[in-house]
Amino acid sequence: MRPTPQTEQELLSRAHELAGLSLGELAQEAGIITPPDLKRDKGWVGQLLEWHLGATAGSKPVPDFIELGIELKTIPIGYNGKPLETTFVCVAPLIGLQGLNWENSHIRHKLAKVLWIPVEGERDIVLADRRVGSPLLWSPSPDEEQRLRRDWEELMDMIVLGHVEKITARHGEILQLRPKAANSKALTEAYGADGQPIKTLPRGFYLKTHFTAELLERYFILQ
DNA sequence: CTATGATCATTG
DNA sequence: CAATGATCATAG
Repeated sequence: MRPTPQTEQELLSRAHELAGLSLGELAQEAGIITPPDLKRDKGWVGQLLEWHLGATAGSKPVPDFIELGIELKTIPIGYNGKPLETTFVCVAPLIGLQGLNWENSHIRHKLAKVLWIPVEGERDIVLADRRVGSPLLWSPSPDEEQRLRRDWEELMDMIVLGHVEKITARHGEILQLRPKAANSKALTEAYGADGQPIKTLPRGFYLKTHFTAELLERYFILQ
């Protein structure tokens, strides 16, 4: 991969240089073969951009740019300019929740500073021809953080009370809880309704598309 | 198994 | 046709 940027400015200017380029061009520069589609390579776009921007974390549970405290997220955009998919943030803790609060939560730290990179995502555009958009460095506004916190507390309350299996993707205004697993047979431990341990699907926190659409829109309005 | 990176594909 | 629930690849 390319060298790790040492400053926020350097990271941003490098991200701006990628705007307008196609994934095929970026893959060629990186010496990577572009897969026919993303069916078996769902994280390919994200990893390609990591390479070009010099992200360091790999699969470690830390921000992509440790020194800068910045998380990198690619986001697929449709013809209407809006996100085509929800955005996975992190896995939800289901046990050992004593002392856990919003302030010290994994998700708050993950979302503290995010470099969003929109990428054309319509499936009828050949993967190699999809273009990268302009980057957006975002931190939650006070209002956004409050909404995130409200949703997080509602969801975590249900988990603590042993109601994790009653939670659907409809809970939460901007944050949702959904399965995050290899398949439906991968189980992890959680609290049951009687406080007894149960086995259930691992869950992840995802940002709903209407929220990420707001972010991008707010940014473009400011341009 | 959990963490990283997410999108797929069925359904309402 | 958007959204929910399910799934894919890889590293450790």
